[in-house]
Formats: sequence, C-alpha cells, structure tokens
Amino acid sequence: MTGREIGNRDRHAEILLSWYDVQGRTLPWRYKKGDNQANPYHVWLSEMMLQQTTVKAVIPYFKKFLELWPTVGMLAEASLDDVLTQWAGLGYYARARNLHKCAIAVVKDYGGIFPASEAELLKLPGIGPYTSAAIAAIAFGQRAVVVDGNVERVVSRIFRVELPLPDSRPALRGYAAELTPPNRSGDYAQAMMDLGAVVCTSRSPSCLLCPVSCHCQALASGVVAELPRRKKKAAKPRRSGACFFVLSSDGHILLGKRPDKGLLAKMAEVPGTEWAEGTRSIAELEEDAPFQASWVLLEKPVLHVFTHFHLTLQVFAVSLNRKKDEIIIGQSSGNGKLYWVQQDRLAGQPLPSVMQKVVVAGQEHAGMSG
DNA sequence: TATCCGTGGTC
DNA sequence: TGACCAAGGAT
Repeated sequence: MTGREIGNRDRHAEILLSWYDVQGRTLPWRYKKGDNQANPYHVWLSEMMLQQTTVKAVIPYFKKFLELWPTVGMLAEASLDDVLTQWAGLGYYARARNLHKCAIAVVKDYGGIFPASEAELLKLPGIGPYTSAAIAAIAFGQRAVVVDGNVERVVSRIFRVELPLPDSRPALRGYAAELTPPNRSGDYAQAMMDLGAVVCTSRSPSCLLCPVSCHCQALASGVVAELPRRKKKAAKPRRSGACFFVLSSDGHILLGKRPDKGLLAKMAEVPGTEWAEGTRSIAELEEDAPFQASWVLLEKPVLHVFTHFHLTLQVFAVSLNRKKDEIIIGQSSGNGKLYWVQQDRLAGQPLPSVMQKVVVAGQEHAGMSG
C-alpha cells in the first residue's frame, strides 16, 4: 500500500460527504434541511421496503403507508391482512409479515420507541446486518458500517476486487469499514448508496462525474465495467399450472387464501392447481378445478417470473349465477374456504402481482364474451 | 452454506 | 426472449 493510497482513504469520506451535500437526492424518508435528525420510524419503514427493491418502486408505497399508519404504534395495531393488502405488488411478502411483527415488538418490548443500537435493532424481525447498520447510522447518527449492494459495487471498484461475489463479501466489508468515517455516518452511508445508484451504476457507470474517481483502482486499470464479478447463477426452471377465474352475474370474483408458509404466504389468490415442473395437459389441469362447470380456457396463459422459476399459468374462466347455483365450492391451496369479493373491492385484497395478471386476463375475457 | 423469497426495468 | 440486476433476511 502506497502512502498516496492511504492518504486517499482519509480524504474519501470528506470528498464524498461534500458531494452528497450538493448532489444528494431528496427522498421522502430523508430529513429535510432544518430538521435535526431523521424519524426512526420513517427510516425503518423505508429500509424495509428498500430491501432488494428500487427507490422508484418504493416511493408510492412509503407515502401510502405513512398516510395510513403515521406511527409505529398505529402500524402495530393494524391487522396483518391490511398490511399485506397495502404491500401487495411490492414483492418479497415476508418483509410485510416481518414489518408487522417488528412494529408489534417495538411497541411491546421498547414502549414504541425504536432502540438506537445496532445490536438491539438486529434482534428485531426482518432487520438483518444491513438494515440494523443503516438505521443506527441514519436515524441515530451512530457509526456503523453499512454494506448493501451499492456499497459492494463501489468498494469492489475502488479497491479493484477481482474475487467474484459472494465470495468477496468479507473482504468488501473490510474495505467498507476502512472507509467509513466516525462522524456523519448516516450521511456517509446514504452518500455511498446514492453514488452507487446514480454514478457508480452497474451498467454504464459515469466515471467522469464521480467525485472519488481519482481513488478508483478499477478506473485506473480500465476494468470498471467488469467489476464486481459474480458467480454465475443457475438457470431458472419452468413451472406451470392453472387458475380458475369465476365471475358471478352480480360482479363477484372467487378468491382463496394461500398457505401460511412458502411462496406468497398468506396472500390472496385466484384458486388453482399446484405449480409443478413440466407441462400437464389441458384436460388434466381442468380436473383440478374447484367444481364442475363449463370452463373456457383463455387463449393466452399468464406468464410470470419469480426469483427462482418461470411460471406459465393457464387460465380457465366461467361465469355463473352465484345465488342460484349455491355451490359447491372447493378449497384454495391454503386449505381455506373460497370467498366472493366484489370486483370493485379487489384493491382491498392482498393480491400479488401474478394474481393481478390473472384477474385482468379473466376480466378481459368476461368483457369480450359479454 | 445454499436456497428460498417478487417484481419491474434494462439491454 | 432471456439473463441480469436492485437499499437483504430467514432458514
């Protein structure tokens, strides 16, 4: 290590904080000029939503949650079903279940006041190493080493780390710790993440606009775009199944509730078959309908990509008279009873995006067939 | 340690 | 179209 590089490390935080003071983004969960400190509830809520999720996707959800539940105490008193409903579309629904669980724990164990230490925060549901460090630094001004995907990318470039992720994680964390200053820890953390989000991006980084480009070993070596390296991921398998869209003459749709654990746990669904690898015949799929009816197979299946598999969902549809037919009704995959929901009240249901697609497909079909 | 867990955008 | 990626955590 040369003397110049050591000197650069000392200057790194200083330069980055100056850049942040001018270039830092205005985001709904950041304290505004004139406020002393961010609101811990706002910081926590935003960090939970931002896990593996883009700022753009989070902003409308963050605002909606604050309007509905302005304090952690009010969120704790909400029903899990309401929280899931409002979270619907944002993905990774375990976050919403942990959000609710955590709010209850903060009220019960800490009198509704978030603990300020990284170690205490880490004990709470849904709060891991990244989120505990981020809250401690941003909400409580404590020195904490905040390492997210942005920081990993920035640091791997500054130090030209050739070892691929995730093997490089311990080394990247060590470098991040070296760079983290004792003061303005929260601003520094957000500055690093802003830098990663706006300048030191994964694709086509803007090195000409980078305030710390003179410290960047990857830039000096001409390998910025190649870092960080990552181990190749396995190809996603394909699964398929069917959904059964039932529309009543008085405008109700039949829904079920998913199991308490696993994929899309506790969310609402259009009842259907299991999602298995391989392709079953249409006739075979129809045998799994919740009841006998004149099912019509929609022309186009619903396609959806989950984290670890591709899904092709055949959609069967039927219209019937809810009162006259007094069905019949089978069970959802969650082993619960199916229930009717008015079409204009679907926003009150915790329907994940894949099921929103199914509903839209079914409604389009119903509209076309009169 | 490896796998599971959503979604939308980009190239 | 498909692969990759984004403010990770739980098991």
